Amino acid sequence: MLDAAAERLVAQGYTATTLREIAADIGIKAGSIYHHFESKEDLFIEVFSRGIEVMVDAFGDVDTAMNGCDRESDRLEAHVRAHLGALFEHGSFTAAHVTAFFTAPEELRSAIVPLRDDYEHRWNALLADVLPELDSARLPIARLFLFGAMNTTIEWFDLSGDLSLDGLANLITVQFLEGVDALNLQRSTR
Amino acid sequence: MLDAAAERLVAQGYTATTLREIAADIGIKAGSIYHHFESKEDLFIEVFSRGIEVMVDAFGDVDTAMNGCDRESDRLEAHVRAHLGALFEHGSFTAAHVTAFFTAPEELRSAIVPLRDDYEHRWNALLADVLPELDSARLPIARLFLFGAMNTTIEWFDLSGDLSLDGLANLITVQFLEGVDALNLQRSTR
DNA sequence: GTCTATAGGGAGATAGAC
DNA sequence: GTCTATCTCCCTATAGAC
Repeated sequence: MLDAAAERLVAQGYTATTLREIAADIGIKAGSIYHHFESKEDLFIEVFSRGIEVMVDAFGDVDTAMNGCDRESDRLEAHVRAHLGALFEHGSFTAAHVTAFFTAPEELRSAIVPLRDDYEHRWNALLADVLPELDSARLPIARLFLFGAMNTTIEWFDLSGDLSLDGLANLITVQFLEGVDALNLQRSTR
Repeated sequence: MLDAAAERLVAQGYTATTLREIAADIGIKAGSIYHHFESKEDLFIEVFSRGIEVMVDAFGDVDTAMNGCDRESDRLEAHVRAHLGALFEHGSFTAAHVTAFFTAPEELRSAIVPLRDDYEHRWNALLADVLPELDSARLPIARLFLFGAMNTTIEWFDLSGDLSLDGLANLITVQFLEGVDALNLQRSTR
């Protein structure tokens, strides 16, 4: 049911997604949803929360796996790869979060914002490590650029195309760190 | 009326925006809208079209003004500035387009796609000029990165903050061309 | 845990007066 | 060009049977 809700969110946004559709997708009737959730808002709070959870878990896994890594650019790339993995490889929760969060009503959003903030702080800390020379005032801007690059891939990246997720993660990382020249030099600039 | 519709689109997305609200915003009743447009879809087709028009016009103006410019990075930065100007300084049409286009029904979107394609082609041509060394297969990806950086600013950039639109355009351009190092070296790396 | 039935509200759209 | 009144449809949510 949560999966169906997430997929509808990605395709249609919050308001256009109806409980009838979600119910039909999983073969029940709309009224039955209220046995599991108190309201539409309640259901989607759960969906958006899981979207963050998937990202945070992926982030944590990389932190563990990359514990002894001394090359900061590799750590960054692994985290970029994990974020993209959350977007494309772990169901629709994160994709739903990234695409539909701003289409949800304000009350719902404010319930989710603390979780979003937590994830953003992790990235700020990571970037401060990876880029110690970066002015701390510029750090959130750098993060926003990187988030923009990662999250907009959902509008154009095709998992079944020539470019793999690993390749995309490398592309985004080197583009972020070294600029457009890096787009011609995949893997060779590290 | 179109302005009111655009502002509602930015704030709420397509489905959540009602004709009653738009009518109330400009002091008329919902039924009166149908004297000007045949349907809700019709009205928003006009709004989304103007969003593109504003961008295309801004792009054309820069082409004219930068005609004799021999520094390609300056040309690029001027176009980035123009795109940001369309987003933040010329009403809500472009902002509405960028934020709400994907919340609109498929039929409406397909009517607008040709206009979007036209604008994208102009940028592809520009980037091919500015970055002649860039593999042509990578060119659309470079454009998508740049669009991602420009368009996501709408979620965080504040016109009344410390950073000006000129500064933001410079930041985005050098970040795009030279990577994150450029974030510490505004204006000095050109 | 799911069903049917339905309440209550609000949406887009239309007709005809002014 | 705008109004009022209204139609039809579909939404969220509830109540009670199974």
